[in-house]
Amino acid sequence: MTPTAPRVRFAPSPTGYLHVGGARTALYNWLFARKTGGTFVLRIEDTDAERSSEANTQVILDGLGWLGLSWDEGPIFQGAEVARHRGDAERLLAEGKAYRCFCTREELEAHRKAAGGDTYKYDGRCDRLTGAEVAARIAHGTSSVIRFRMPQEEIAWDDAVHGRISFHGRDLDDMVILRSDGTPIYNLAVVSDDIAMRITHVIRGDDHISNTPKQIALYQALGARLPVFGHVPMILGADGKKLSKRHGATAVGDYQDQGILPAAMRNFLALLGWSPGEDREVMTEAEMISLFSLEAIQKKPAVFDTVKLEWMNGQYLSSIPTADLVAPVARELERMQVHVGGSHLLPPYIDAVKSRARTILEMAERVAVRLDSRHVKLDDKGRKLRLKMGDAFVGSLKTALETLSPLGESEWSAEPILERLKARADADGMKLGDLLQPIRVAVTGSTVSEPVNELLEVVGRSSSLARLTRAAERSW
RNA sequence: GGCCCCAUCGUCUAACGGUCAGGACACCACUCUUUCAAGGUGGUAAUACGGGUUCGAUUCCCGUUGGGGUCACCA
Repeated sequence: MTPTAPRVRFAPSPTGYLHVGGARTALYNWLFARKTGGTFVLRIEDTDAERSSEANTQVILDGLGWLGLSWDEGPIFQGAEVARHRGDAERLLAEGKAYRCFCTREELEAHRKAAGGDTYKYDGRCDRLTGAEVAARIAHGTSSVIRFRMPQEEIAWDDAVHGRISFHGRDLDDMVILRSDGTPIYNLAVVSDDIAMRITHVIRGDDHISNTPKQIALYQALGARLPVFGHVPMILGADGKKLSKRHGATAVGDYQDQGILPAAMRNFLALLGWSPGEDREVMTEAEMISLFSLEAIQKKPAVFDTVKLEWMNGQYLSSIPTADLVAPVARELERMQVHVGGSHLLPPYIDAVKSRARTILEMAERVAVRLDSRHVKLDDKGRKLRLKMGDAFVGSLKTALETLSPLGESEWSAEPILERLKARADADGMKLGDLLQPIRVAVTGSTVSEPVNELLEVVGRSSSLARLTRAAERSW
C-alpha cells in the first residue's frame, strides 16, 4: 500500500434502518475509495446503548450488501473502543485542555433558563474552580463529566465540496466529551476513532458541518493531523423538507421491497447530488468509479424523485435477460401467495410483461393477473374507458366472445386470434382498437398490456373466455 | 433567535466571463404499431431580487429575499 492511499469510512449509528441519505453517503465514500485505490472502512457507532441494537446493525449491513458497497475493513464497533476514548479524554484533562464539570443537569437547565434559552452556552463556571475545590469534590464523590475547553479562535478548513468554511470558537460550547459514567460523547469518539483508524478523508452529510469545527479543535488538542473533510448535501422530500418517514419510503429496504434493482438504486443515488458531466446518466459501476470526484459533488440539497428512480429502474430492467428475472419475480409471487406451479413456467409470462413494468413488484403483479383472474382489478383508466364507451364496451366483449369461442384449444394462439378479430372488425365495420381495447381491459383490468392477441394466448383459452364472459355479464 | 451552508426549467443537473443557457425525468403533440406500452421526432419550461466589477456576467464581489443544517451527559 502506498503511504498516500486514502482511507475513508462510513460510520452509521444503528439506531434505525439504513436511510437513503446514509446509503448515498456510503456510496460516495465507496466510489472515492474505489476510484483512488483507497480503503473503505465500515464503523458502527453504537456508543448510545439505549438506542442501538444488533437488529439495526444487521439491517445496515444488509442494505450496504444489497447495494453492492463492499467494505475493506470492519465492521468495527465503536463501543469496543471506550477505553481508548476515555484515555484520550483523560489525556486532554491532564494536559489542561479539558476540565472537570460538576454541574448537574438541573443546574444546567436553570442556567439555560436564566440565560434566556436559545443562545445558551455553558459559561465555564467549573473551569474557574481551584485545584483544591476540584479535589474536594472528587473526594466527596460528586459525579463529574469532562468538558473540552474550546479554543477562542477562528477554526476553518477547506471543504472538499464546499470550499473554505469558517467558524469561530467563541460561538462554540465547551462541550462535554466524557459522560459521568466514563463513556465518550460522539464528537470525541469520532475523532479518537478516525485518528486511530488513520482516516484521511471524512466524507459525510451536511448535517455534520457544525460538528466539524468542534472535531478539528479536538484533533489539534490531541496533536493529530487533520483529514480532508467533505460534506455532501442533504436529500429532501418532494415538499422540499428533509426526507423523513412521512414522505413514505426512506429506507433502502423499502425500495428493495418495491422491486428496485440495486444497480438502478445505486446509479440513481449517485446522480442525486453528483454529475459526471457530458450528460451521462445511466452508467455502469466501472464508469461511475472512473468518473467520480468529490469536487463535482453538488453543494445544494436534492429532492428525492421516485418517478425518476422508477424510470431508471425500468432502464436496468429492460436490459436484464428474462432468465435472470425468474427468481426475483418468483419470490415476489410467493410473497403475494400466487400459485405458479413451478418457476420454469414463468418465462413466457415475464416476457409478456417485461417491457411494460418499471419494478419487479409491478412485474409480479402483472404476471399474477395473467396467472389468476382473481388478481384482475379494474384500474382508473380502465374504468374511464368503460364509461366513455358505454354500451359499446359490453357490445365489443360480446362480439369478441362470439368470434373467439369457436376457436379450439389447439387453435388458441396469437396468430389465428388476431386474424379472426381483424376479420370480424372488418366485417362489422368497426375500428380494430374499439374491439381490442375492451378485451384488454376485461382480461387485465388495465389499459396497458402486450398486444391483445398475445395477451389472450398467454392467459389461455378457458381463462380468457371466462374473463370476457364475466366482464360482459357484470358489465363492470 | 445565534452560528454555518446553499440558490439554473416542476424535479435531477450541464455550461473552468462571451452558448440561440445544453441534457435527463415528468408533461404535451406528432410518429411507428389496423390494438397498449416501449421506441423515434418535436414542444412547453430556468439563471430568486437589487447593486457593483467588466467591453461583456448563470459564472466574480456585496446586500436582500428565500430555503436548508445545527445549537444534549443523541449520533
